[in-house]
Amino acid sequence: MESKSSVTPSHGAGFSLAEVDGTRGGSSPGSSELMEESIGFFVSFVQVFGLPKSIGQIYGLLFVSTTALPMDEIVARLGISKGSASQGLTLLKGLGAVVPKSVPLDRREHFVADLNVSRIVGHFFENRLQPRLDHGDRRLGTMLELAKAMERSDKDDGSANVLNRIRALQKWQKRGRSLVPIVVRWLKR
Amino acid sequence: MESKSSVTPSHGAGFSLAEVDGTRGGSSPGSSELMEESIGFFVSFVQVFGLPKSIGQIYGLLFVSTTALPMDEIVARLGISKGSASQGLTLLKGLGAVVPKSVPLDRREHFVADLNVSRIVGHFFENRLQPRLDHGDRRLGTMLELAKAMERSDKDDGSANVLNRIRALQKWQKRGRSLVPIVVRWLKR
DNA sequence: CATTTTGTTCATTTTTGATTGAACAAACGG
DNA sequence: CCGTTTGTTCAATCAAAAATGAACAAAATG
Repeated sequence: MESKSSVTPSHGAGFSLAEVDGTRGGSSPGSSELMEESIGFFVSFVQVFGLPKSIGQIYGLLFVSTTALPMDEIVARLGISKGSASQGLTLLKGLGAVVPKSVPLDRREHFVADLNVSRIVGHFFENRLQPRLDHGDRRLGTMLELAKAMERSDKDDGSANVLNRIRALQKWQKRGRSLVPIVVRWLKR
Repeated sequence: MESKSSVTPSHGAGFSLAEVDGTRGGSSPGSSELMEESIGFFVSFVQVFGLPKSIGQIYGLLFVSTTALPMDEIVARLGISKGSASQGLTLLKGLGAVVPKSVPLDRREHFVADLNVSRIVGHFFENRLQPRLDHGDRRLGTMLELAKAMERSDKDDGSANVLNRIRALQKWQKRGRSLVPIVVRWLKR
């Protein structure tokens, strides 16, 4: 699936654009290979954390780029849509994984990869794991209440056993929760 | 003998526990409210680790069941298909998260939830994270070679900077890898 | 053995979530 | 102001993953 975009920008305005455009890369042959490896690496990486492929592609591209890239360049190189690029960059900006950098004679917003990969991991923990843990806590509370009620009304059917399971589960939950800050700290220096 | 005709939940789309439940004949599984909470809890839980919903449903059901349940009972209570149940149970057995238990006068295989939830987490680490880390290592090696080649051929375009990024990424990778056994150990007792 | 009961497999369908692209808005430059 | 460039939004589309259920196999029953 190739996009038919013409790669060469028609507005040949000065050195900075030329550099950006010529990045594959300084015409060096190994560069696009490197780019592909990088993209592959980060696609695989972000997918571990349940993020869409396009996020990995964008970050992977910026990671090996020697210059800051504007959105339309990213669109052209990756062959993804403007929409994907815009949304992806918004997310990555939000994570701090990608940083805007203004380029003198160019009005477009340019982006650079922030090397601190741990932000992506941090995002996973804060936005995916933590909320579930919180909701899980509440849910376990409810379960405990229900099980207690059952035990009272229904002495002989093993509900006491269920009650104990729930308590054990609460311990696990706690343990998991206490692990989060440890991991986060480990990843930050 | 169970009469299949009335029980068969062939009304397709969506899953509704309330509909299926209300069955309090014979074995007592616990209150349907508790069941729903448990299922919700575990569905949410397994989804963090990229496992399908049905896995969480099955485990959640067994977790609050006071008796071992055969597959057809699971199918009936959850309103899922035989296929899903079979595959789900196979996976859960594989994890050791669910354990078969023979019930005297019954030829069907019955199942009990193993309380050790960490098996599911362990599965995530071993099957999802570890392989990616391994492949990532190789990929980073390739990237480093490519970047070195670039640097040699192309002194002034910032490729040295890219080289350093890759090296930094390798450090991150190592750090992440070293974290895995720590977490696994933490979860096992 | 024939028959029933139990469980698995896998081609199809359904669902979910990502991607697209056209319509829109905002910022710019002249 | 007006056209142009740049970037966002969101309904429609598409693709990947999960669920379904019918066909099949294996084991038990009688």
